[in-house]
Amino acid sequence: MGIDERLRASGKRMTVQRRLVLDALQRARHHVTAEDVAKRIRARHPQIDPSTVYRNLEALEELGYVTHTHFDDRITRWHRADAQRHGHLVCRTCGAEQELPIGLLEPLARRLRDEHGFRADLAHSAIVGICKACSNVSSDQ
Amino acid sequence: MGIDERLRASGKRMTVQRRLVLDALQRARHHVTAEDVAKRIRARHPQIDPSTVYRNLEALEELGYVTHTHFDDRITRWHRADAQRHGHLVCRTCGAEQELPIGLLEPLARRLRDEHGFRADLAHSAIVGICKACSNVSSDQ
DNA sequence: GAGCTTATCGCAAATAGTCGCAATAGTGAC
DNA sequence: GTCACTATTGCGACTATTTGCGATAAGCTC
Repeated sequence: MGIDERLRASGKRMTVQRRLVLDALQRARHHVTAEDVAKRIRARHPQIDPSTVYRNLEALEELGYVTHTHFDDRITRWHRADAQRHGHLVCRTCGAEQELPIGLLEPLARRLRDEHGFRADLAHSAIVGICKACSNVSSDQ
Repeated sequence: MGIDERLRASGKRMTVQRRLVLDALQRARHHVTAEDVAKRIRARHPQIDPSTVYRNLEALEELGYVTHTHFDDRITRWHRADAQRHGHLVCRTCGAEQELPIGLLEPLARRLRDEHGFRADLAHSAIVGICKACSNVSSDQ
């Protein structure tokens, strides 16, 4: 079942705008901000409003086609959901980002499930802290 | 050493505005938004600009007097730093928030430090997922 | 293909927060 | 107490995102 049918099956519709958002995400290698997507689309189709892009990202997320993750300081980044699920580390000093195998986060997820009945999505927010490089700099002096 | 001296020692100054922000946080039991703080202060001192409140929260954080944490709604919440450090769970379905002993997060923090040299601040972002109650509801039907 | 329902759109306004700037006011030195 | 230095303030403009609303157009039925 293609995306068109899946959209319709859930009462949604396939619009030009929706397809453009999807295409932009297909083309983007990594995580992109909603603004990036909007800018890219509006370069060719200036009549498409940014709010439409935001709403479509959300709609496609509901269908499981894309996901978003929160990086430090309220920037949301989007990517296709079929990409390997993974966590993120982000350094609060230099801003460097690093991906993290989801398996590393599993033990905590399991404990939250067992002890609190909470099904955690540990890939949803980046883990912030100080990266190795910045740590070394500050302990040098 | 009191906060006044500590401020001055780091080249900062104690202003009326700064003290009001600090007082508001002392009085607030739990996490409050910057907007809450601003509103509370502006009720009595309308001449104090919200941007001043934001800047003071940041300044006080630099000194280690307050911290902020990100919940799932892109609203930043603040609290005194001397309060027991703790993690947060937030349910993406019902929005319920739950505090978490920091010890539960320690094993992951240690692993990130040992394997990646990354000093993670796991209390900085809430962990989002589905809480026990909402989990039960959706598996009942 | 025409008609109907209602999801989706573009627009304008609101929200949460940030930034540059000129004016003001803490703070240390005398 | 006065002076100089510069951190901090209030203001206004701006960014990123969300929301309400009336207009438009998917996609079903006939």
